[in-house]
Parts: sequence; structure tokens; C-alpha cells
Amino acid sequence: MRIGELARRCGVNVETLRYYERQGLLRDPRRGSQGHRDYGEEDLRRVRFIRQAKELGFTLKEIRRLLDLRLTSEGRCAKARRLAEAKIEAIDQTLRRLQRFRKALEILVARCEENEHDGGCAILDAVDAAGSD
Amino acid sequence: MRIGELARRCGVNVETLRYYERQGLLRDPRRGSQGHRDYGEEDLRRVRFIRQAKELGFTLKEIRRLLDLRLTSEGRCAKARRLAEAKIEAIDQTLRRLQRFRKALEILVARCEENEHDGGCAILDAVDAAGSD
DNA sequence: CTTGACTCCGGACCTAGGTACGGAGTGTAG
DNA sequence: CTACACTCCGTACCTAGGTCCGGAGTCAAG
Repeated sequence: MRIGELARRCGVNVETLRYYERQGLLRDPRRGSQGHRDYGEEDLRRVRFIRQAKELGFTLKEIRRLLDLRLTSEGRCAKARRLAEAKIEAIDQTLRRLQRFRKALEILVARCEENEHDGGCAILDAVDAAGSD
Repeated sequence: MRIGELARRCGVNVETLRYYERQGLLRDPRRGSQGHRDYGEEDLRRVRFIRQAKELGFTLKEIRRLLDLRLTSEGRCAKARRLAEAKIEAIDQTLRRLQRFRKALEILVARCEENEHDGGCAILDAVDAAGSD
């Protein structure tokens, strides 16, 4: 498929794909007759992965390192494993923080329902309440 | 406390605090004798909240809206509630995606342990495996 | 009374991650 | 044949979120 189709199917724009290529996140694909890039399904998965990871807060550099992981040798396996374990750690921390934040928001909603009008900074008070238990 | 102390205690730098002030995330505090900003504990909570929220992926604009929420009237309560509920929704989606990503990483680690050397893109294969179940 | 540590302010600068622009080639439909 | 859609490439531009710089004032310590 050509770049326009890939872009459409991934919900990004063409310039972004060319940008990802320059950043080393996408290989320079084989070119068709007119020098047009010709992509396959693998590239589709790749781009979708990139978008997903980006939304989860990974930088393009981190994403690139993840995409570059290969399990072709003992050494590479070990390296991949180390990186993956580190990312799992980081994700776990984010999950915990996000849960706590979520709890604060629920407390906030509950207070809204109680309709106790209070002049403080609602979100900070809610965060405090979420933390103390 | 003065700006330097606040910065130190929050792990950000002084310029950042002035920047937050310009962006409306921090009020312009009362000034001491030499025109120096004088902050209280409330500001400490505020800045810590901002950093936390930022790490979780919120933009400064979103954070500002959260900080501005007050429960001082029926109308404001309703508005706060709507915003909080929307954020909870968004967080839930992120939590789900993060869990799925985490699972992919665990699959990757497991494959590293099995030591089956395979030339594909390890992370994409792992994501696929995580998705199909 | 100088030196160092803070502070003030405004404005310039920086990185990440795109987005837009402009000129040129090609392919298909009307 | 002309129009429109798509592609190529390189460069310029944009936003978010800071970070740094320089000149000036103030205080406490040596």
C-alpha cells in the first residue's frame, strides 16, 4: 500500500509517517515504480503500535528502542528482557499513581453529590483525602 | 517560603514556577518586603499536584482546569462533577491500555526466558500475542 | 566593603513531535 | 487534453513545556 493509504488506516497524516521514517521508527520501504513508498501489513502494525505507545506516554525514542528489540541471540534476548522488565516496573508505578488519581476524582464526584459547598481547591482536597487511607 | 525553597522542595526549578504562574497554574503570591514572592504550604501541594498530574500525561491546560474547580455553588458542583467523570472515563481507558501493554511486555520477557531465537519484531509479536486472548 | 546567594523581570533559546508549504513528476477520469 | 489526486523532497513553521541569560537590587557572612 502507498503512504496515503497507510496514513488513512492509521489515522495519522502522511507527513507524520515521513517524519517517523526520518526518526528511524519506520524503515525506508522498498519503492514502487515511481519511487513511491510501498508498505505492507507489518508497517501497519508498526505504526499502530507507535501511536498506541505514544498515547501511553512513551517518547519516540523509547518506542524506537522497543521496536528495535530482536530475540536473535542470547545477548539480545538478555538485553530485551532487561528493557522489558524496566518498562514493566515503570508501568506499574504509573498504574498505581493513576489509580490514586482516579480515586481522588471519585471522591470529588462524591462531594459534588453531597452538595456541601466548600470554597477550597476541590481537587487538592480530594487528592489529600485519597491519600490518607 | 520563597521561590527557591518552593522549587527545591518540589524538585522543579525556579523558572518553571514563574512559568506556571504566567500560565495561570499558580496565583501571583503576596510579595514580601523586597517584592519577593512568598509562598505557603498550599502552594507546595499545588505544585506537587501539577508535577504528578503532568507525569500522568495531563497537559498544563487540563491541570489548570482541575485546579480551578470549586464546589461553591450548585452550578460549579455540577460542572466539577462532569469534568471529574470525564477524566475518570479517560483514566479507565488508559488503565486498560496500560494493562494490555504490560501484558505484552510480560510475554516478551517470557519469550526471552524460553530463549527461542526468532528474528521478528519482538515487541509487535508480543503485542499481538497479548491481544489475542 | 566585597563576595556570594537570592531575588526580580523580560526576552531569547531549546527539545519533542509534529504540520504546512511549494515546486515537480505521474496516473486516472472525464 | 485538462483536472484532480497522489506522490516525491526539502525546508520552514508551529505548540507545549520549559530553560537560560543578563542586568539590577538586597541581604548576610567574612
